[in-house]
Amino acid sequence: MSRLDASLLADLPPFSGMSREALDDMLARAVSFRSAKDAYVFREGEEAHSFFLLLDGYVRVVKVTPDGEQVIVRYIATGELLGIARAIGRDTYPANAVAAVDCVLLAWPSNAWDAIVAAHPGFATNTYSMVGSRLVGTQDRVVELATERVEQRVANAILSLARETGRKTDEGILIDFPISRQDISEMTGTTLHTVSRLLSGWDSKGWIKGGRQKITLVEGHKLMMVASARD
Amino acid sequence: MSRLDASLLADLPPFSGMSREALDDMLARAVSFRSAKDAYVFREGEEAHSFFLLLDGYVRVVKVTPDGEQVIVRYIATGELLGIARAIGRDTYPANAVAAVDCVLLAWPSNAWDAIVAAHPGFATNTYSMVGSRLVGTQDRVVELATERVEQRVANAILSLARETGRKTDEGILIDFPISRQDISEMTGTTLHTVSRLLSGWDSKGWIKGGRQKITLVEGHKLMMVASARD
DNA sequence: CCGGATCTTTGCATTGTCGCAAACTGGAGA
DNA sequence: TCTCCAGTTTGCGACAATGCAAAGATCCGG
Repeated sequence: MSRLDASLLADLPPFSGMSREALDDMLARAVSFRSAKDAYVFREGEEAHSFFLLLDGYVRVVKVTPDGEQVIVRYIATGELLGIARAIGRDTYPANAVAAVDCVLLAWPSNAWDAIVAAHPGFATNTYSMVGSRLVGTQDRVVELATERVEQRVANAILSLARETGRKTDEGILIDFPISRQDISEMTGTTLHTVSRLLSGWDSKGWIKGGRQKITLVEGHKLMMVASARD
Repeated sequence: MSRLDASLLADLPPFSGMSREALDDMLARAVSFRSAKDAYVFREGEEAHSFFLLLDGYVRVVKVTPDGEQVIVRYIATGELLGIARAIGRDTYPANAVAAVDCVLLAWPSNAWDAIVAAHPGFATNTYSMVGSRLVGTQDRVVELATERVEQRVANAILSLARETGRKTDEGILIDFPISRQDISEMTGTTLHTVSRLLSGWDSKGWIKGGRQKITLVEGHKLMMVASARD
């Protein structure tokens, strides 16, 4: 296990407001490990032995339907918690978590949850706020899927990915991890074909710049027009 | 304010495992009130002054899109909590809550949340499990909207309503509150026309029995076939 | 540097679902 | 009891999005 310093955690939302000593205590209870691209961090239905902090990289949270279709529930970015099943009274993970790139994570045993919460109430509060935001965000996604057309949903997906994980380049805002047309379709409930048609359309208009598993947002406001167009 | 007895709460999930004294204390902090059918319990964006327990009736949680379309996020049944924004670190309600029938509720001031949680850790645990179930349930709904066809979604909606709020009659399982075709369409992301077509089809096959703001499930297993049909 | 696997693009036929319009119906209130 | 209105049903034309198929581009591993 590598040597980790509390300053790594200090600026991350889950630990905001916590003292240096508290961070040291949290770190002392954790184990760090790496996950190679495309490896599973955990699987749906598996006993929730641990919860995790993503120290570096991106993780995809994926559900699979009975007939094998995949749906991307969310992307976890660096600094976020994942797999906190025990915190919400579940003893199995409700979805699969797959490393989108090579990742570094911290793991705590789930059965330490109660002790950690007792020792660090601020951490508990932060975690429950995060669960709340995810609930509200997921509800917004239901509204989006229920009312918007594919074109708008795809535009929105790209805009949020760019906002949350975008890295500035000289061409525009590049989504920071490999993402295929198929991935976008699994986020928006459509097919890779439709996504490809939309993206190449926007590409030829110069609004985005596409590439193999790569999307750069060039004219964000144009996509925002698409996303909110009433028809 | 009417006289309320702790035994009213004892069997409800949010209070499971709590002592009689604890229930008395919870009750002492609460105010009960009535909400007429179609009245708002709270509105989206409003400051979350209170959180609620539904003592009797049904409440619809609804979001409205920028162009006025409604989406029913969930139904709250008797015995469930609602409006617990403060518990998840929000200070405004994220959606509207409308009484689907005449309702009786209990209200606690949101700023008492911390004290209540400190005094009754079991209540906190129960609440966070409930938030977790709602998150998981909402995620399942995203998967459903992203992968299933309208027919399957409508079948699923009726099956869950019957399961969660159904009342046995001699004709079958009757959904316990007035529910229109429009309501079903707002739950499933489609139009009232399509819902009407589907329901009258199933009605003529004898699988359900429709009526004005009324649906009775007659042959549940037939609808389950529809809900899971791969094509 | 060269396959071969993976990802992307594009054309065309098909269809599930919508949108609009109009008629129908049951129940609450006068 | 009658009337009116909200809710429901149904037909038909339109179209967004899919499904299928095949070609093209890009990258990785040997």
